Amino acid sequence: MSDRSTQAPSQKAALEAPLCEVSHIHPDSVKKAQAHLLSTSQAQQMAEFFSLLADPNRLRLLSALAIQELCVCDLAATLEMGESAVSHQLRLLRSMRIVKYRKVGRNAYYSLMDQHVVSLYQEVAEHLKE
Amino acid sequence: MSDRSTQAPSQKAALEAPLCEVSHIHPDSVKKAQAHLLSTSQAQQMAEFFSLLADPNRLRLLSALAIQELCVCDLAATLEMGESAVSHQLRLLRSMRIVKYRKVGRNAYYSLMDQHVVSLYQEVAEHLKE
DNA sequence: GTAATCCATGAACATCTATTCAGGTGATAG
DNA sequence: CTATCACCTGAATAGATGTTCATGGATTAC
Repeated sequence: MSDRSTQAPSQKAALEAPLCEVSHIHPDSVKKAQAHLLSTSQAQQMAEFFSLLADPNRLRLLSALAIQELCVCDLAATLEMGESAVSHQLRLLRSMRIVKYRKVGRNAYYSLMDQHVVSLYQEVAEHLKE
Repeated sequence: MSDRSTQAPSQKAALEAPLCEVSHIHPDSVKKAQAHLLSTSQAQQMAEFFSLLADPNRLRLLSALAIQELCVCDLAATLEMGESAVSHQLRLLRSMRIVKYRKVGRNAYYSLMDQHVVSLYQEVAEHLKE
């Protein structure tokens, strides 16, 4: 029964309000929220960090490195994935200072930069048990 | 104490290695690492959780909700993004039990399920200050 | 009743991501 | 010296992700 005339959104209200010409918002709440809001750059930076932990294989890499130092081929054997894929992921983790490595002969032994990341994902592990 | 004797690869390794026919790995290290390794399902679950925190807009949504309860249109005005985009992101956060909402009239007021997530990203914020 | 508002949802689209493949570097063995 | 090994890197592919657009339901205002 709905025979509403599906009108196209014309430019009837687009006079001078670029973004905030919204309707029944609560200005006080918005203002208060904006005051405590994360800045764009900070949010971007944090999102990049969380992105590194947002991959199963990288998490398993970190869980292996949490126990002991390991070289690339051992990590590849442990996770049953290609050495190239492992190397790519370790490169990402290196760029965010999450892991470090030392070269011994032709092997590259990787280890965690600090235990901070481990305690972080252990918190999440507990949170997910609920 | 490093027992890294380069053992001669006899034919016994080819018996139980279906796809792990790799070269000079350190079997003791691999075995030890695999014992403490995150399971695939657990890693997958944790990765999904971190993925929700791996987006700038979602982090800003959470930082706004950390202060007070807010409806969708206020969140959209606060972050200066479309209501549809906000609704989509809130749906994701709901699916992981990070936020909850209650309906009052035609408004949907969202809030954090608990403060756990806030302390989590505050830890990361401190980590990134270094 | 009709019209407008708030929100949710699905599709389409552009963008980012992870693995594989191929080639390249440096160290070691013969 | 050449050959092999451990690892790195860049390109290319398939897959996942986030926003916009269009639509529909539910509630409120007129």
